[in-house]
Amino acid sequence: MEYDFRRIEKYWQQQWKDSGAYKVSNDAAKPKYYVLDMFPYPSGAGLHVGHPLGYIASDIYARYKRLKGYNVLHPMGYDAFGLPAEQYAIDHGIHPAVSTAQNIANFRQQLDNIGFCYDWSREIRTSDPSYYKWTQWIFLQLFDSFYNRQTAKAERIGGLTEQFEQEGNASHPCPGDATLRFSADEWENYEEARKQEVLMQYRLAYCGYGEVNWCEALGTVLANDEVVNGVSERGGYPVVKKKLRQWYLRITEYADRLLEGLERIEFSDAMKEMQTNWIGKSSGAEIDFAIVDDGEGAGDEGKKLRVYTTRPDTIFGVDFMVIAPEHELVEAITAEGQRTAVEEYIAYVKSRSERERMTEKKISGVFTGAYALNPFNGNKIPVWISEYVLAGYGTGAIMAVPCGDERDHKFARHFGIPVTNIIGAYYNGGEANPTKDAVLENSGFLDGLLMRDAIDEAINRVEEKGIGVRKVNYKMRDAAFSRQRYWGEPFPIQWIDGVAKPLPESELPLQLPHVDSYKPGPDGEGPLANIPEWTARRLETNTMPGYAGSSWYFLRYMDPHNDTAFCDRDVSDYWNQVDLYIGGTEHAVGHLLYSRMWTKSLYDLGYIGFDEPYKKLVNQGMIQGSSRFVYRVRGTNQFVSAGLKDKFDTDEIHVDVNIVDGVELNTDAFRKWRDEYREAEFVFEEGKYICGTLTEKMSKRLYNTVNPDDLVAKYGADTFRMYEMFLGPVEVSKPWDTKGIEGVHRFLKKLWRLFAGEESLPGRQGLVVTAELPTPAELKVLHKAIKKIEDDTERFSFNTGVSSFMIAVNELTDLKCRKRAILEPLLVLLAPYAPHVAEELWRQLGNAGSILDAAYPVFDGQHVKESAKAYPVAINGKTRAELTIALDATQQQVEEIVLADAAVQKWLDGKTPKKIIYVKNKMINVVV
RNA sequence: GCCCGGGUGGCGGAAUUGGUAGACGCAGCAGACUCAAAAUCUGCCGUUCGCAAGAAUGUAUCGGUUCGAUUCCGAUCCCGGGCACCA
Repeated sequence: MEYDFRRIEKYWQQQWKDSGAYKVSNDAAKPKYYVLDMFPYPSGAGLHVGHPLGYIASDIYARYKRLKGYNVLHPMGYDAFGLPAEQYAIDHGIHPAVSTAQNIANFRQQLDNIGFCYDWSREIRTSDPSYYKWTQWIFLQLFDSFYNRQTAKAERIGGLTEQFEQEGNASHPCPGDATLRFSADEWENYEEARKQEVLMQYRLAYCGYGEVNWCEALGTVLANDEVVNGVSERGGYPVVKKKLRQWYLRITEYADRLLEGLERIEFSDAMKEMQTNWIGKSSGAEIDFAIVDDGEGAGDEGKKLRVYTTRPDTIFGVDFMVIAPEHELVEAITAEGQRTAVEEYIAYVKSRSERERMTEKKISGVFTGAYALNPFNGNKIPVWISEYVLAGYGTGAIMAVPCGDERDHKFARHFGIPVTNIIGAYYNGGEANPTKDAVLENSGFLDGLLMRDAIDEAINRVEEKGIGVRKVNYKMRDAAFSRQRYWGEPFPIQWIDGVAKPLPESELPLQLPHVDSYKPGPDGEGPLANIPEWTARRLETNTMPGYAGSSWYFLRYMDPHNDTAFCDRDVSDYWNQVDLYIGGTEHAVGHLLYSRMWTKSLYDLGYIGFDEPYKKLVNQGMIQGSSRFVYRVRGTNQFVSAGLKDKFDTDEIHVDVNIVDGVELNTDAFRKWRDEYREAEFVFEEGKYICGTLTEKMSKRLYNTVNPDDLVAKYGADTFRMYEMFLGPVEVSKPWDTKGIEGVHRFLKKLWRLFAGEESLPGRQGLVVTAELPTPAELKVLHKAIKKIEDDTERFSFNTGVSSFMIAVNELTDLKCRKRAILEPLLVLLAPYAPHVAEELWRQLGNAGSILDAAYPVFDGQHVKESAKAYPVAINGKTRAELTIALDATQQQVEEIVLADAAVQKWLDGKTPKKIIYVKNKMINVVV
């Protein structure tokens, strides 16, 4: 009886399906555990070997937790709205719903091959009306809410209107417009439209205007991603900034709680740091600088330029000001003589994406001709415009202190602006020094103060003078929440007399209408603007962005078929937070922040009982492709091996990695790969054709994708699962390499032989497992395996976990161990990693039911502990001897044993040791 | 440019809290079994010197802390991810 993985895996996958083995109930006496994968976007390219990496890890952990006695929720679904399906529809005329359904069917088939323990009865798709009904519903709750800064939570907008009626907005400053102040009387006298306009400035989901990358030729808005060198990636058309009406989520109101919440969740430090940096909380001051009226710029009189700075202590070192090209004062303060230059510069900046503005090393800018006055010493400071100052952050204007800020310094150097030194020797004239440790010079009333102390003093003086305020700032901006696209959730919003009105709940879901053309609407509107029935009702023509559905999907899995609520409160109280969330770091600041915000809002409004969605996050690394190249001599049909390519004039051509063994090309397969290569000739080196290699993104286009289906067909799902884990730590990115899979496959065959016997021959039935009592040596192997594998599984070190299995099986093979008392517990350990073969052997051992319901073996350590260990002794880190010391020896006992040793005494030669270092039960060092 | 990771044999990686670097696997070499092949098993396998025992050297580069550094600190180089409309 040989290891027939094809029969075994087919049988068990069917068995699991038929018996509903992974169906999970919403209440159980057992403790709950929720393991979630970031759901995939079902792309047309299907699953490649990178996708299952995280899924296998979570599957192992989910099965492990189930073995440990938990009621485990482990669902899967699809993030089914997205741009690629829409682009595919534009190119091929196939409706996104159709292509998405096909892609999902394909994904499902591929996932099923690998033997995951998902509860598919809970599958969700964000593009299902029954799902997005609740995405729309939650949006309406956000629309109907504001963030009460006094209670620090979201509350109903109705409560706010009541406040306004009683006392105006005195105790609720407007988050959308800090300068907005009104009394109860004024509020009463506002027209309804004005009232709605004001309320819009408070809503958590609100409508406003924002700049987008606009491509006139394509008639669409483009992502930064799709803009390359100022032109569209598709077609190379010009792209400019354009202001469009947009929906936003007021996530900035949650900035502090998003920061504070990080302390209560288990994300990696790197992840927390990324989110912290993204939120970018800083404290400093806003300071007004008066613009000098020098008669050149018309009407500069009384104009003030407000800057935000975290370093008000450096105010005497301000040598120039920089304002963003989009700043509202640009027009007004520009001097006549500079107007042309300024206009040219602004036109130039308009053509550049934000990405380019940040990336470019080149320094650019233009002088406005205007001057500001330093409020403390009256110095005239030139005001410049430069793209390195972004309109969206702070006030869109900075005071530049070249001696203390590197970018300011480079700018000053580039444009020959003299640098004032206020930090003495800390500034060497060559580069800026952002220290806070210097004692200030040339700084008026701040002279002699340590910079870190001067910050507070400067702010106090600014406030006393009434020219500014202490201010906390966030880098994070409100989240743009609309797309001028078709394939997304429609907003349940109707525009009546210019006022956004929510649709009544009874009209949800507002279904995405069928369209015949996916072309954009007029004036930058989405395709929905082309539908007469839609615009006749004045329905919102934007749709929601990709992250709408993914912001709350973890809740829907708990109660996926509920038609009266997004999730029953009792059910979400039971499942509560996601205990373990697995996905890539690329979502560090997008999805993960939005979904944290939605959770907080739903919590504030009383719909759920917890305000952080994910208790623990594990980031899986990205599997990159390892591309292979062949080199064709230009204009011929001749291909030269990589080592010889420099001797010819060649073109580098991506070749399918699946017809290359390591780096050696299978030339027959290559001839069959493409018709055009049928007659290919090869120039070999040492009888082989060697390919060039490069690590790059795994993509169909680069022919470097490896399809899991092929590997599963050849080696089986269990081998594939274990191999993906064996590749390396789940968290680390690495290029895919199929080379080692044979080793893991051999391991499973060896394991099988442990049960079925060496002499396993076709036709021979049954296992050779005996009921004999185990020896201490055999128990030691088992105990070591239990300890190691449990540790490895708990800390997500699945690669060393697989190694531990290999070691155990090798040792048991050497011991010729056939004993049930050893092999059966080992099988239980294996069940999360290689579920099919574990179930099969479990059954053949005569057990009824699933191995997942078996008792998890206990590490009693007896046979491992008994043995004493030899510890090396080092003297002054040099000479070494081995001593045998019991594992549980105390420090004093260790010292006695060490000093009693003849070799040690000889080395010491009568000297008294200064100290005996005994570290971590491993190393003893005697220092003389 | 800014933020976050990473760099260990021919290759993937191990070393869990600063303690014998290279576990486990792949590839390679030698051998056993076989008419032969496959499968399986055994031994060797960082580099240099050495018949060997062994010695020196070695975790991207340079420097530091330490009795001791792959691990901690500083600088540099290279690679990957993110930077707000890809998901």
